[in-house]
Amino acid sequence: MKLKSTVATRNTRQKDAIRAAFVETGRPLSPEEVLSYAHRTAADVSIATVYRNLKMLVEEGWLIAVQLPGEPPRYELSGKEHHHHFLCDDCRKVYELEGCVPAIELKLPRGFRAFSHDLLLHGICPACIPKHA
Amino acid sequence: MKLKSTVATRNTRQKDAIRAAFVETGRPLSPEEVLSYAHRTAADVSIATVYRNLKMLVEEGWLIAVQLPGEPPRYELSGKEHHHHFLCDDCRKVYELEGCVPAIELKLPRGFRAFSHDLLLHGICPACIPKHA
DNA sequence: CTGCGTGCAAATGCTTTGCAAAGAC
DNA sequence: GTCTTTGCAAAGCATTTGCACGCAG
Repeated sequence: MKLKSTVATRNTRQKDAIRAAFVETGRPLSPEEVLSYAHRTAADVSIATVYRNLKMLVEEGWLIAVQLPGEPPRYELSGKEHHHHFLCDDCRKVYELEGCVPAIELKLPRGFRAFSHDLLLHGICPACIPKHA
Repeated sequence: MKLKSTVATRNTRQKDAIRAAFVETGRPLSPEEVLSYAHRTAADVSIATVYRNLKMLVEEGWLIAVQLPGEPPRYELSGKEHHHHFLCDDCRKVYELEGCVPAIELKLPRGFRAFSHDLLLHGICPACIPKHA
């Protein structure tokens, strides 16, 4: 019955750098974005390690995967309440938005039963608006 | 200046089978779904041909790509007005929904500018509800 | 020390592409 | 007959995994 009693997971320079990326940026990140941020503090992190750690952090409940239409997956800190996202069509950065539209139960044909929904807003983020002046 | 004056595209058994899949099912289809339907009338269609034709049909404006979070792309007949989709969490089929939620402009932080949105409802479709009784 | 975590490279799985042969017109 | 389209197999990409070594505890 091998209980993973104590440690089981070790702290490594790479793992710390990966966690720090989320804490410091405060927004959903793609694997490639995580790699870029992690490189700042741990120059030798490999993309394989990023993928492995993202998966582990999701399994242990520290992160959740954020799927967006036509985009590579992003990951964000878990534990937040229901919210949606904003994708900048220029720089491709994703931001979290508070709240949700009210009557989301739009005309559902008879016989269908909806349990949840995903909403994504597209546009330009503050950092990119100058480029489109 | 090679004008593609006349023909340029030829009608083939495979292409007809692919177009028929959309006309007959009336819902967004993934490449694999298209392949399955096409096999009914053209037993030897290859997946490469499906991908090539989907791309061509999008380029000539007959189809549009429908991207959904965490899902392979679907394709649907173009020319419809603004609408959203429903994904059955059981059979993975996608359906088109009419209309849109009204005040979609939820709390957007200052400095952001939104131009469009994507909405997907998740649930169970009529065909799958019996399985969940 | 022990063995988990890492980098590298090979292996996937989905989609695209090169090429010779089949087929549309 | 000419030139597009197809099927097959190889090539691409993003992501996952096997393996031997390095490092945390």
